[in-house]
Parts: sequence; C-alpha cells; structure tokens
Amino acid sequence: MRLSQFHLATVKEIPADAEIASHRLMLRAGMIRKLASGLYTWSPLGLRVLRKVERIVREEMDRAGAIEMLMPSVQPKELWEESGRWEKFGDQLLKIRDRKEQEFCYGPTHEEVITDFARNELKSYKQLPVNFYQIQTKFRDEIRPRFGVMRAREFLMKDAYSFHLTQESLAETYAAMYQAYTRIFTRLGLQFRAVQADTGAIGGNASHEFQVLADAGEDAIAFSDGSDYAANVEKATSLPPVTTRPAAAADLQRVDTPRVRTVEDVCRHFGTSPDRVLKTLLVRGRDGLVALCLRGDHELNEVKAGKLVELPDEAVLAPEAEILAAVGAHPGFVGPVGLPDAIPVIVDRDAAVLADFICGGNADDTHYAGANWERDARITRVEDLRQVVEGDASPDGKGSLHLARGIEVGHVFQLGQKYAQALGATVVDDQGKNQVMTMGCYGIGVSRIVAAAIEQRHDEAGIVWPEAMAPWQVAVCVINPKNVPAVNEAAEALYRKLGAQGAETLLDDRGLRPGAMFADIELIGIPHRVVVSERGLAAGTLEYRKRDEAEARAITEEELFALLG
RNA sequence: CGGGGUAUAGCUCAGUCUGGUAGAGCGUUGCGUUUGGGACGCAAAAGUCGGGGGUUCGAAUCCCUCUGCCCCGACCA
Repeated sequence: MRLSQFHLATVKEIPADAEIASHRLMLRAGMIRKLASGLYTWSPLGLRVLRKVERIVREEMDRAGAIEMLMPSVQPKELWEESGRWEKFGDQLLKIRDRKEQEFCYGPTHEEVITDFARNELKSYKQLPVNFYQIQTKFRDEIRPRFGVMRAREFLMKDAYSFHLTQESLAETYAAMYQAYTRIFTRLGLQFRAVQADTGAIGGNASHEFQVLADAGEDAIAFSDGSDYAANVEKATSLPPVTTRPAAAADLQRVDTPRVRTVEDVCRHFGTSPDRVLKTLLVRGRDGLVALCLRGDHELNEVKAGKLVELPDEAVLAPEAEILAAVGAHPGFVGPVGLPDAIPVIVDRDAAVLADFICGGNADDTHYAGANWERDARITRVEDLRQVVEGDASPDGKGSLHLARGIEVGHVFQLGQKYAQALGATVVDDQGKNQVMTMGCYGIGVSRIVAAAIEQRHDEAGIVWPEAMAPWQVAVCVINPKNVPAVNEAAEALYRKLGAQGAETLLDDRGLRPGAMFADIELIGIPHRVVVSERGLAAGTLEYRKRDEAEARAITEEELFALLG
C-alpha cells in the first residue's frame, strides 16, 4: 500500500478523558472515531487490524471443526420470551419496534437464535455433535460504556454454539475449543491465561475465561506460582487454614466504643490488627437476615455468598433500617455474640479459627473483646466466603496464589440443556427416543482483542503490534523523494521487491519531513521500518529499525528479506 | 438510576465569576523557503458559542428547561 493512496488519520490531540493507553492510542493512530457513546467507526487502518484478528480466529475455529454461519443481528421478542430472557436480560437488551409495532431486540448474544435454528435443523443424533459459529456485531446497552472499544456498546464478537447428545461429547468439544483458543491467543502474540470462571446461575462447573494480562484490565484473576491453577477472583479458592482454633484464653468483655464503626476504627481503638477482628455482614436471606462473618482483613466474595442455600441467588447487604430492627444496632456494631437465634451465622473458614477476637456488640457504640466461638457465639456453618488474597495457598496444594489484572477476551462455557430445554430442541437418539440436546457456547471479543493487545504492547511513541496483528509488516520510509529522484526510484524498487516476496508493505511516499513520517509509523506500530535515503544509497545499505528495539542499524537488502522471513 | 462535570472553528481548549465587536494552538487552503525526529515565513478560509424559552437597550456569559457527552457509584463480555 502506498500511504499517499491510503487514508491515514493520525492526530496530535485527543480528548482529555481518554483514560487508558489503548483508547488514547487508537484515537491518536486514527484507528477508531467515536460516533456516539459506546459506538465507534473503524477507520481503514483500524479495520486492517480487526481483520487480522478475525482471520486468525476464523482459521483456528475452522481447524477445530467448527462451521461458520451468520445469524441476524436483530431478533424477535418471541424467541427471547421463550427463553425467559426478554425480562431477565434487563436494560442491557436494546429493544426496538418495527413499523407494525412488532418488538425486537438487537442481539447481545445468540443462544436463542442458534437454538431455534438447531431445533428446526437437527433431528437425529447422527447429526451430532456439531459446532456452529459466526463473527458478528453485537449490541449490549452497557450502563457505562468506557475505555473506547474495550467496553463499547456495539462490538464485534465470535460466538460459537455446539450441540451434543451427551455430556461426554460436550466435554470433548469444550476441550477442542479450549485448545483452539489457546492457539488463537498464542498466534496473536498475547500474554494470556485461561482461568476458571464462575458459571453464574446456570450451574455446571466447566467454564474458563481467557484473560489477557494487563494492568488496565477490569477483571481480577488469581493464579498459582506452583501449578497451572488460575481462576477469576470471583471463583478462586484457597486451602482452608492449616491451624486449628486455639483455646479461649480471654474472658468475654463488653467495651464502650463510641463512633468506632469500621475495622480500621476498631484496630485503632483496641491497638490491634485487622486479622484479630471479626467483621459481621448482614445480608438478605431467603427467610430473614443472614449473618456472614469474616476476618477483618478479608473481603466478602459475593459470588460464593450467593451460592449459600440460605441466600437467594445473590448476596445483597441488608439496608440499615432492617439491621436496626432485627439487631438493635447500626451496621458497624453487629456481631455474632448474642445475635437473635433466627439469624443463621455463616462463618468463613479463616474467621472460624479466630480466638479471643473483637466483634460488634449488637448495640450502638459497643464491641466485645475476648470473644470466642462456641463459648460466646454460635456457628451455624463454616464456609469459604472470602475473596482470595495474595499469598494464599493454592487450592491444589501446589504453590501460593498471586493476583493480577486481566482483560477478558474469550470465554468457553458448558451450557448444558438450559436453552435446548426452554426452546424444546431435541433429537431422536439411537433408541428412537427424543432427547434434549446439550449445548456449549464459546465467545471471543474480537474488537476487544485489538484494545487488549495495545494495552499489553505500547510505549511512549505508540503501539507496538505483535507481528500477527500489525496492519502492515514493514514500512518503507523515503526521505526527500521529491528532490532526489534516485532515492525515490530506490524506494519504489524496494517496495516492489518486498511485495513480490509476499511481505505486507507500506510505502510512505507522502514526502513528509522525516520527523513527522517516523512519528506516524511508530504511532501505528509497524513492526519493521526501513529508511531509504540519499545517505544510505551512497553507502549501499538500508537503515532498519525493529519497532521494539531502541536503535536503528544498517543492513543489506538480502538481510532485510531474511529478517522478514 | 443517584451524585458531579461539561457542550465555543475540523480537532484540543481559553473566554462565562464581573453581560458590551468571537479567541488561541493544532489542522486545512494558497504562495515562498526548507528536507534525518512532529520545519519556517506571509496570506486566507472556517463558529446558528448544543436546542428551546426567559431577563436585559444588549446574552457565549445571568435564569428556566430539554438533549448529548464525560467522570464517580450501583452493574458488567
């Protein structure tokens, strides 16, 4: 491509509110332009990168035996009512009406459509297993779109759905998809981790997220330094404490603690540390309030709490008025000692081995010191309730856990029969009986990958593309072509040769001053840069610089071809 | 949905408090000089000051209202 014939649209100034590197650089490089909140136009440059990602995803999906198709982005309300998600999906679902006042939504995902397709197309177990995929635009009306295409409302996604007669068959395809995803992200040149993920209300235990490691990531993940254990912090567990509860040494003592509400306050007042303090949270249960007790230095994991039988699907902190009515104290002064019998006391494993601890007094401005389980406070049950912290023992007993930030770019999920059941998607098995199909679903955020890659690979000058994602592999920069015909001719010749070698080449024939030209080429992250100049022509060499190397060096044309492989 | 901010030239922003001829930088156009790290000079084009209403002799500026966008929170691939 001759740059003079392309629409390169780099800019010097971008809005002050572009916060993260990928958003800033995509705007500066002119890869995207915002149309409205959460909606972006992909410029020719941006699209080249997006297509690179798409191609690799497509190749690996095909290799893994998936079959490409394309479903409508607009979907009828009826289908979503069948699955029960017209209401359940909430305001994230963009609902629209046609001229006949028929209701539709712009698809945020395609389980309903594919399951409808499957129930019409798949009749026999002999057609299974089968794995359909598409690469398509989705829309989710995010509460707060931000970070450019990282969390846009409209985005490009690869979604695949597999259909099976048995769980074993599903497990096989799931494993194949897991492998395919690993290949995709490896080929893209990204640092990533496959982490165990929470499966939410749907159940089942097979779900992995593929997380690109980056500080700007919106997800927190935990991984072991002694094994391949890795999990989203929502799901991450650790070994239970090795210590058993020490015997009570102190007497229970009621202490006046005016305005001492937070764990921090308590520590200051008693001159102790948070790991000696018991934190009691009251949440709404299925049947009245439930007390959740944690060590003061630990945080509640709401996903784990939501799975307790005492709770509805989610853990919701009780409002102040309810707490006051049930306990007679404001939040901050609640504790397990003397709590009404109707309130179950679920204690985190680490909190359960505390002895002589401090906890709320169930009356405003009082705490107990020297409190002990069993003697002073009952335990309904001990559970794993907390968020893992740096240094926790890995649950497989190998190594300890570390925390990192990640950007979720892929998700594989054993769906089970939820949608097939709801929509009545069945096939006849070898006994002639109707069987509800078992499904898996597998998503990749194609547009998000572009942002994630930049997040991971950039420097002061701009983007540093992995080879596989770069819009062009090599840029030929020409110094002063208009006044020095020999330089111009040499550059043209090199450009043709590179093209003949199969290298994707960008010829910067704009005739800009060198500084402006180099700045652009670095900003848009071309992996290899070659400069053709009068100086180099005289020496019979080319000046070569790799994007991620600090210095340029003189090389011959043969060396250049060898470098580009 | 709650709290806060913001809307002025193609872009990034001053000007609003204290009402009185619409500003800068970048970009764009023309001419000339320049050509190894975002060049320089001269000239030029470019704005219903987000929309509507009000106060006033006079509103970008004050008041009311609507809308968009951004930030924080709840939520989330």
